[in-house]
Amino acid sequence: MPKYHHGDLRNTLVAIATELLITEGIHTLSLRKIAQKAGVSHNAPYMHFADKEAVLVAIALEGFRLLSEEIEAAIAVVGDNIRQQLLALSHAYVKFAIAHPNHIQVMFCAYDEAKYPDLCTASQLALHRLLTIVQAGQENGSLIKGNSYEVTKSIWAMVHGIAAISIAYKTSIMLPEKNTTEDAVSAMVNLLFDGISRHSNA
Amino acid sequence: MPKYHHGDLRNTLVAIATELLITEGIHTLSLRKIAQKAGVSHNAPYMHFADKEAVLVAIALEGFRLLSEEIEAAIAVVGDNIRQQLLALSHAYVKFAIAHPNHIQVMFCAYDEAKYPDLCTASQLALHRLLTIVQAGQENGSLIKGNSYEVTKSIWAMVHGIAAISIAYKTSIMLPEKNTTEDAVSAMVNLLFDGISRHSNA
DNA sequence: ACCTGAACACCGTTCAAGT
DNA sequence: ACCTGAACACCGTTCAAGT
Repeated sequence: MPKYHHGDLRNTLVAIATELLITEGIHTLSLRKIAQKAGVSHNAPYMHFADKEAVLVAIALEGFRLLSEEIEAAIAVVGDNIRQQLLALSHAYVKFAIAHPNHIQVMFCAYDEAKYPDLCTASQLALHRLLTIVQAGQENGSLIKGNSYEVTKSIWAMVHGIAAISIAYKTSIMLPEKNTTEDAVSAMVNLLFDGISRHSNA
Repeated sequence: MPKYHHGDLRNTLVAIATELLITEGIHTLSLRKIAQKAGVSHNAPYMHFADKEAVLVAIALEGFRLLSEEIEAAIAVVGDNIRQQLLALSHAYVKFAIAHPNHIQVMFCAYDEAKYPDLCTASQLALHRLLTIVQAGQENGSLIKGNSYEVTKSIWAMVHGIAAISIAYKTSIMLPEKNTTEDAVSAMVNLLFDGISRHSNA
């Protein structure tokens, strides 16, 4: 149906690669299989990507775009309350990671940042929404005044850690069965939120 | 020099695999190369491991043992103060991860936990030290009384998140240049420690 | 029990050649 | 510019065979 062999093979390859990543996992993902699914020869991808790693980086970039979208959507449905916004972002992040474990793995793979500067900016862009919430909280007095980047990074680390451990150990260690994922995440991040809030020890 | 072909090839293979992992990275690690370095045929490893994944799991188990040792050593040199102990553990964890990025990656790789129950218990064992500190803090009144597992997991998540993001984005995002790694880690985890301490808002 | 050699079905990557 | 076919040096895994 689609006409490959001309037009925009690059995006087609990324789309197929992403689909294969999600359905089959990262270990069985191969350039040859991607090319075959796209109906081109096994080395056509080299017209558009330097090597396999470059394809993974393209998938990672797309992943940061998706993550940003889901975070934005989650924040949009809650009110102005800073703590609610931070909770919504946290839930969206962990849910994304658990729903797309292979994608998150490709996004955090220690690529050469000098080789792929776009990936660095993409990850920073995805976290920019968090920074704006933190700064708003500091301005309206609901968060402590300290370095906003430090506060932002601590939240990111906490949320990413929950996601990473949940994926690696299939949520059984990180998230107790009796609670929902949301409840477990809320309980943990609230401990940090208490630390960065003014008037804590409620 | 060493006599393979008899005796304990299994441990030799794990040792060589670990060395290759550290020196060359995970992507170029192959069973055939490990076997060659051990001086055996390329399928001798199958006498001791079901497949390549089983070798990685063995490396991961060793990794948790090493991590536990470094955490224990770091705590041993500080006093009874709970906050100092938590800081020491945090620093040890992040330092280990940054010093052995390939090792940490293999340790958090989403293996089938039904297939490798030992790995699950190893990761829990490594975190048991953290749990005992939290419980001691709750008993002597320096930490809030809540669920000790929840507090423990929140610290683990925070510290693991710092490590994971630092590795993936080469510390440039996570750890500002002007500070030492220790200072940056301290600043972030202290925000959480404020949340889980009694009498916070110092 | 422990190891080997040959074989199979894959890989990523390169390169000369075609349009 | 964009793609192909053949080729190279690798993989993980299996299996019959040797001791």
